Amino acid sequence: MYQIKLIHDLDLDSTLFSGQAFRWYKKNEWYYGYIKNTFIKLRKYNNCIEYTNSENTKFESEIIEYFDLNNNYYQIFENLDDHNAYLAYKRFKGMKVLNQDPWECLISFIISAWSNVPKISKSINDLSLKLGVEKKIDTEVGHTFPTPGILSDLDEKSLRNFSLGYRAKYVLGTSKLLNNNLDLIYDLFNYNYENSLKALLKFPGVGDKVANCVLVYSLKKSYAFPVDLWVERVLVDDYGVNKKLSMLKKREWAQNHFGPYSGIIQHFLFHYKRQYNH
DNA sequence: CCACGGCCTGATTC
DNA sequence: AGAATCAGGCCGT
Repeated sequence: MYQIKLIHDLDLDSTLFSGQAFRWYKKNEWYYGYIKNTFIKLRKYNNCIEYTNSENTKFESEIIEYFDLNNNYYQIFENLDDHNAYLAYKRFKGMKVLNQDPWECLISFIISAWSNVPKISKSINDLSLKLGVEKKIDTEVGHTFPTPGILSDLDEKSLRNFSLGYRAKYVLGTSKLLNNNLDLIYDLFNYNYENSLKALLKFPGVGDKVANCVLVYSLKKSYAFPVDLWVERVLVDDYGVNKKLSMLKKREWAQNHFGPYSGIIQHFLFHYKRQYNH
């Protein structure tokens, strides 16, 4: 068991169960999930994260990166001068925007299109269970997310067995593009926002919303701003944005309004709206 | 560029 | 009951 001392607030519940990641679960006070291909178990204890993982390795820098622990969110919202956003921040203080693995993140959000969280989780977990590599922490068994090679060996019909519906061919198409060529997305770490957005839009099943999710939740593009149904409601209801504007225009309005940390602010607004404004 | 209809599926609603 | 409705959108026309 290892420990990491926390320098900023961290709230694991809102971070892991706010719809940005789909595979974490909680059992007897411990949270289980994956960082890249490592199965990991952790909890907050005093002012530390206590963790262990399937490889029995020290994993500190990976956890700090994954949970965005060095980023000072207070500063972001303090400098914003936006009452509504500040309320959302205060309500979910300690929520973090994760830095997930781009490959799993891309497939997850392709699957998320016009769906809901339980169904998305089920598909991704089923894919992993059937096609991933088994990992263990003590007696707890997990499975890594399948590689592009594994997924592209399937056909559309067998992918549909994972409740993917019409998204099956998008998952297959994207997997094929990335098979033996994962750099197509990992290289985007080095691209700017506009260029990585353009690159992501070339994958089947990826439109403006999904691409912006992948950019903010895995590729460290904090300017990205996914506009989904909930965020659209935020913009229209709470910021007076014209409902008739296209999604693209709404996104651009928001990025112009919220600035370089639009993506992080978006996640708080999204979660806040979902919790309180059904 | 923008508007519109179709689309898998499982849970919920009436 | 069994049919409508709804849910983190994308794609083709």
